[in-house]
Amino acid sequence: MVQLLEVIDVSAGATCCAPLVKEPLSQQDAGRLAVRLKALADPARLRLLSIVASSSDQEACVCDLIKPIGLSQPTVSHHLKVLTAAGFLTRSQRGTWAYYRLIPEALSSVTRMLETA
Amino acid sequence: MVQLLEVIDVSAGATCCAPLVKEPLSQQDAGRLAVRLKALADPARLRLLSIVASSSDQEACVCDLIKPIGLSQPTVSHHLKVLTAAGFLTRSQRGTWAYYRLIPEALSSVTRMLETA
DNA sequence: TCCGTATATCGATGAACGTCGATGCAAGTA
DNA sequence: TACTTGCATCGACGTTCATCGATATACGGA
Repeated sequence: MVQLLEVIDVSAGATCCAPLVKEPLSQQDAGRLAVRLKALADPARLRLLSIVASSSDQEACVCDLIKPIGLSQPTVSHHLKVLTAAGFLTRSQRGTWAYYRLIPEALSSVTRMLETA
Repeated sequence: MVQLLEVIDVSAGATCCAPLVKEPLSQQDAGRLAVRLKALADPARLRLLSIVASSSDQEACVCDLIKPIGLSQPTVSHHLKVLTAAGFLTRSQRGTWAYYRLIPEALSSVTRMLETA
């Protein structure tokens, strides 16, 4: 099984593949897509993504995320790491604070493969 | 944590929610979306979905799926059950065979919530 | 009615996951 | 330098998951 924190070749997501409903997915493509979906498939991570994306400047620091999420700081930190490793967020440190930002193309590169039309 | 085989209110998927990037997801909506994404977040299940969707008549029986997937029959059966419980497939029995078919709106109701635009 | 075939369910096993408290580490401040 | 604050990492714990072999069930044919 593919691990959640395994490093992902993010560029592969953008260039990859026909929609899943058009032709059978190769084992490799299925694995790559599954890793990214698995990173999304958690309520806390979906909410983190959502809060970051809808923040002003589409950016948020960890300190702003802990309270709304309602989980411990280490747990929030862990989820942010997963989302970053999967290519959905970028991290930038400014002073003591760490700011996370949504990578614009990240979500659509996933949805493109799930399109029905 | 929400379990993978918990029964899902499929109708909720169709009517639900603004895109995740527009406004913060409620805890409940995040949970519902996570369950469906979790059902998708497995290589074997993605390939099953893919094979079913790209079959003639967009339908396939279990016997046609076991060999291409390369897993045991009970495991394939399990994955099909998960996908069906999550509202992605329907099952219809004809004689000894069980045919699975993609529910047309199922995937797009998920992708709609992940849209960036 | 008995047999073979197709599929589902059961029970077990090992791996992965989400979560937390404790701790480490940097950067700013007095 | 010492203290504080923000965040990441570590180690542990209980839960969930993917997978399998064995078994149950249901159907069609001889």
